Amino acid sequence: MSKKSYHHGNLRNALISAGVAILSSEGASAVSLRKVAREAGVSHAAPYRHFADKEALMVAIAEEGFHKLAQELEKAFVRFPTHPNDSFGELVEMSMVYLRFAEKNPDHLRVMFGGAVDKHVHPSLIAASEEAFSLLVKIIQIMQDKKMLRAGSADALALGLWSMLHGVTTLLIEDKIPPPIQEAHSLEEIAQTCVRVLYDGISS
Amino acid sequence: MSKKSYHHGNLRNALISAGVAILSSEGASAVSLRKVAREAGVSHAAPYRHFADKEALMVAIAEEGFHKLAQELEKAFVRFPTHPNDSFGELVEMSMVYLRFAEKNPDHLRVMFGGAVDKHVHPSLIAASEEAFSLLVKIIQIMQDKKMLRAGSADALALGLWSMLHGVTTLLIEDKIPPPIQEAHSLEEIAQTCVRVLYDGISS
DNA sequence: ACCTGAACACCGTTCAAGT
DNA sequence: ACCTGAACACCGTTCAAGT
Repeated sequence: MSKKSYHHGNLRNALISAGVAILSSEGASAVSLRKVAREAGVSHAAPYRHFADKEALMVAIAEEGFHKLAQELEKAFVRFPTHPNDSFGELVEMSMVYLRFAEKNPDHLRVMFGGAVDKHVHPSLIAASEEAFSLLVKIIQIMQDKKMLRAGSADALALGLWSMLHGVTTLLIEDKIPPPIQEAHSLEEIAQTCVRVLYDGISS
Repeated sequence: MSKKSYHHGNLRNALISAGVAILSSEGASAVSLRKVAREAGVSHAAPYRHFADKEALMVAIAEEGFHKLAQELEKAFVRFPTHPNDSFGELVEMSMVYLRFAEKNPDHLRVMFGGAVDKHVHPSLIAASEEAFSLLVKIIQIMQDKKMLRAGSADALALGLWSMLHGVTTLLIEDKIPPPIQEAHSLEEIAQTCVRVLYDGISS
């Protein structure tokens, strides 16, 4: 912890923070190893002491995002139940956590999900995303126990909820919610529409 | 149409094709304006006669993808009904079109949805994605007319279906379907699980 | 109109060399 | 062990110049 052990006590974290900062201010395409190094005050070759290549840095940034998302979900989870006897409202509550995270950090979400990274090379990334997913499973199980949701495989229900949530979130940040719906509704109304469909089902 | 009017009758299309080819063989990060130009046999500055910048080329590639997806959905649409008196089977049928497209062209799908492009600068991209979405709306309306699905806003049901479909597809190509589910199930089984949840709903 | 070649500022990555 | 500086091959973009 000398004032300057070369340059940092913890360069790795400094590089990740710099990356996240550039990501949210200038977008994913602006994140470069050289700029991140510059921001952290080291030479452009220094990051290679901590990351095998640029992809490894992006994976670390993605992991950071999953931890943050899991944290937000966790916060909502400990507040449960926010809407006693209103399981629909409860689901919307959780969904809004996801949607608000995406609204605030669209580029971070893109890195988290748009990676095209090999899971065998970066197993920790999968683990980070499971951290968030498992919270969805947990809350669904609790709601099933309280008869607030129908019985059935919690894994299946959670996959359905996560898919729907992730889908609508992606469409939102990429501006691909079709105009008839997009123009007439707020973020929360769109969430309600989607969750409502999932909640009620579509069979006749 | 002289054998060689400089180099091409239609350089623009040649550049898009080259881009799509590189995309599917080497991934999104390998697509560069210079390589695309090389592949098409022109100088690295020639593409700027047809595209304002690299983003414009990527948008054209994304549009191409939406048209191809819409075509596949259209083909499934004209075959309707494939499963008479089985609305669940019919929905899985449509879903598999989407999932198979993603399985065959994961990188193309990433470009289609991972863009971060301004819709005001590229309105045609939104139009292309609506082309695919409108087919989902159409088939839902028809199934509602035949009482194969419950009544309600077809736009809302279609948004729900598209979100779910898009979500599970993204999770699949990014290898982010949580392991307990991923390992035990085929592509079709995962589609069935998701559509089943959407079909039956999750309310108690 | 359409294309070229040189030029500029930027990258990712490697590697011998320094402390 | 950790970092630097030079070097290499590649980009995106611009622009005067050619046909």
